[in-house]
Amino acid sequence: MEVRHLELLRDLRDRGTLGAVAAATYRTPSALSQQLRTAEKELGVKLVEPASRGLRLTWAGEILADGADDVLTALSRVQARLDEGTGMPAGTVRIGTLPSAGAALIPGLLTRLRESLIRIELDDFDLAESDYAARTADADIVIAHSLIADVPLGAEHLASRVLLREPIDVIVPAGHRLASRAELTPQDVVGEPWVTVPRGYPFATIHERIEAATGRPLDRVVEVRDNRLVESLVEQGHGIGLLPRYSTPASVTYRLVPLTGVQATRAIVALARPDHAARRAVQAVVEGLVDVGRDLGRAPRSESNLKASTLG
Amino acid sequence: MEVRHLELLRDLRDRGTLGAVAAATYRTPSALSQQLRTAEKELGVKLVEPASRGLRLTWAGEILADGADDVLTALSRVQARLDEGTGMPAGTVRIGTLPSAGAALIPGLLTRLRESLIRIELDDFDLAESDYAARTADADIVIAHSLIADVPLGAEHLASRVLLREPIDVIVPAGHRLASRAELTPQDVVGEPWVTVPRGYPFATIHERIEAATGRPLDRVVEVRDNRLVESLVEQGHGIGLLPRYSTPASVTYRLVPLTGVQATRAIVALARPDHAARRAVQAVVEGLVDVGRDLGRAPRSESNLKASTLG
DNA sequence: ACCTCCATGTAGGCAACCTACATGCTTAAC
DNA sequence: GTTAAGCATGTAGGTTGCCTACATGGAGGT
Repeated sequence: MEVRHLELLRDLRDRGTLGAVAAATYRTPSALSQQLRTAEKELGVKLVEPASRGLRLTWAGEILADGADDVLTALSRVQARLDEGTGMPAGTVRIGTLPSAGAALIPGLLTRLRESLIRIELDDFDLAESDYAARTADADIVIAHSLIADVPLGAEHLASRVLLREPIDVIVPAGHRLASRAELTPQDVVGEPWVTVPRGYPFATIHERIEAATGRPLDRVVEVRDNRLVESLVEQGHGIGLLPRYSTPASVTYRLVPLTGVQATRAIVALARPDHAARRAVQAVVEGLVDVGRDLGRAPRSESNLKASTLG
Repeated sequence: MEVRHLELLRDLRDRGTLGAVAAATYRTPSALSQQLRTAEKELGVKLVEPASRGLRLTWAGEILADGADDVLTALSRVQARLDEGTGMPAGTVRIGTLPSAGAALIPGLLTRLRESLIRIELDDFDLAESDYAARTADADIVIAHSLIADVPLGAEHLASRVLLREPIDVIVPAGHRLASRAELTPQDVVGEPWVTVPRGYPFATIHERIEAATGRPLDRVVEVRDNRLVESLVEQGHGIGLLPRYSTPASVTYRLVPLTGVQATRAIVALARPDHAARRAVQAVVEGLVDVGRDLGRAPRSESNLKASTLG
């Protein structure tokens, strides 16, 4: 039973095809195919079977793929204990993040890590909630979010840590009749024209909750994914929308008004594969993110912040 | 961080010298020395340092040796889960045992395993209590004993399972004046000539307890290790001795009389390294041993057993 | 019917691990 | 003080085994 084989099975489970694994590990599919066959010969069990165009793991392959998590985590823990003896945590940590949360968290993180030996590699992507988990194959830490629970869909087997619970506010243009309200109910907003996101995307759940609470469909003027796009569309008077409170820059051209009556918060969560999570540098970065998140939650932007950020 | 290197460090910790590890793994010391150097280069830490004639692990080496236990145990667990899918536990299980307990337990074990696919390889050795633990490097299961606690000295990091609590009786010749007694106290026996074991050996603890309870030294006629030798010396009238109840064959030429007033039992324990203990076949064998031990403790030999065994 | 994607097979290069043998150091024995 | 034994280390060379390059064949999608 060799670790190389376990790792291969796990990667195959996570990435789906030999080609994808080959690309990720800088090898050719041929090499992996040969490894699979030697593993099968050594263990005396079939590990994969053809399935349409590609491969599927057999029950034995699944067992080994699951086992890989345990073994590689144990290995990472040893490395972590070793690193504790040699000094400060060091190395490169790859972070993948949803853009809005990244904008809110990453600058503060880099400030906190300035004195450390840790280097950050950043990637960002805007995905459906359930697709973030898969990115832990490529990144050490994935900053994801969940509209429903504290752990995103598909992240059940990953190490996860809540960084921040962020209210989702209603964004209205500065001069709008609702702009002066302290808070808004679904009844207040259901009749307005809406700038929404496509189904499955971040805040679609809340759009649905508003519709469920009022029994009326929203008037969807346009569907976009990018939060900055929502901002400018709302600014220009094309409708109202939903945006996360802490990761939306303050502005004089629109206002964020809290939404009550439906559950409208998201959990910003750091996800990591257990073996990555065991690395000392990764743990340090997660702690840094937790710190930044705590500060954001404690000191939401005030009016003075607003002036500073729009004028400065 | 490669498993091969972790394993090497662990073996080196357990066996002491490169030569011993080389012999156990069918390689040359040179190969191991090279492996050590590549591991050090790869990790950037010194793992061993010269110490008199041989080597000593550095703190980093100790960390890796400990880590090897975790990683190899995780690997064995994967193998065990895989085996559960393929059928009955199978393979060779190496048992090392102290002779007396082996005599009592192994025959019953082999009977129980007759229908299984498990093959047993047997080794036996008579050691001081604290030396049994080290034998788990060579055997999957070591049957050891402890006069003091339920886990033998030096076996703290091993998987252990109590098989049997066995009274240590006083053996007296058939015609002896104490032979008809139902039980004996330290006062009863302290004045007799004794066939004892050397210091550090199995029952020396009990000899010391008798001396402590009475305040008088024992009259040690002769010191021997082997229980069969004790038997025949007592038989021939050279003194009385101590022998374990279940592993001493019944006979008409001597009698075993319970000793009271001092703690006089030993725990027969199965020891295994965690990674070996995770193997399915090893677990099956341990369960078999527990069964045999339970039966022995439940049905100690009666008079009819005695006749059968001496006559049959 | 064509093209694409995926896995598999073969031949050969290259790196890594091991053996054989020689050397140097340390401790114990004579 | 010299010798011998035990242990680790270094060098050279052979073998194994992992990977790449390239070719083949099957399964879907257009």
